[in-house]
Amino acid sequence: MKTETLNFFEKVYEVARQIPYGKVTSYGAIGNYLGAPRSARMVGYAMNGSVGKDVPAHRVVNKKGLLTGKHHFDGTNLMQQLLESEGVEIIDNQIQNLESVYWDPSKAL
DNA sequence: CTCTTGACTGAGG
DNA sequence: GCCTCAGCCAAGA
Repeated sequence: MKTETLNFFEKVYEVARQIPYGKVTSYGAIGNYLGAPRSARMVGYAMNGSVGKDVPAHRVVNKKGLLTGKHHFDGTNLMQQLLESEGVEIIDNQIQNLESVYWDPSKAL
């Protein structure tokens, strides 16, 4: 089993899975940790297959703390609900006090 | 092989 | 501070 692209996806899942409770990170941060700071879109694209892989995709947002990927979830506010349940304050699809809940894989790992 | 799309980001107006 | 443009890389048609 080779396929480096698959490895990239797997890496994204693995990092996302390591996001601690009540914390969030950005696509760029994950991409940067994977050595692809310009592939933030790929990270998000990879998250498309996160369903069924036990990946807390709701903890992954864009750099502004905006829940850009909420449209991919079942409901309309499901992503926000999940994050709020973890103690993350969200207003209008945007994470409040982002710096306090921000989790940097490069620092944590 | 070429074109389009996309859960992004940074720079410029 | 908000809107637009361009760069980025991978997957699907």
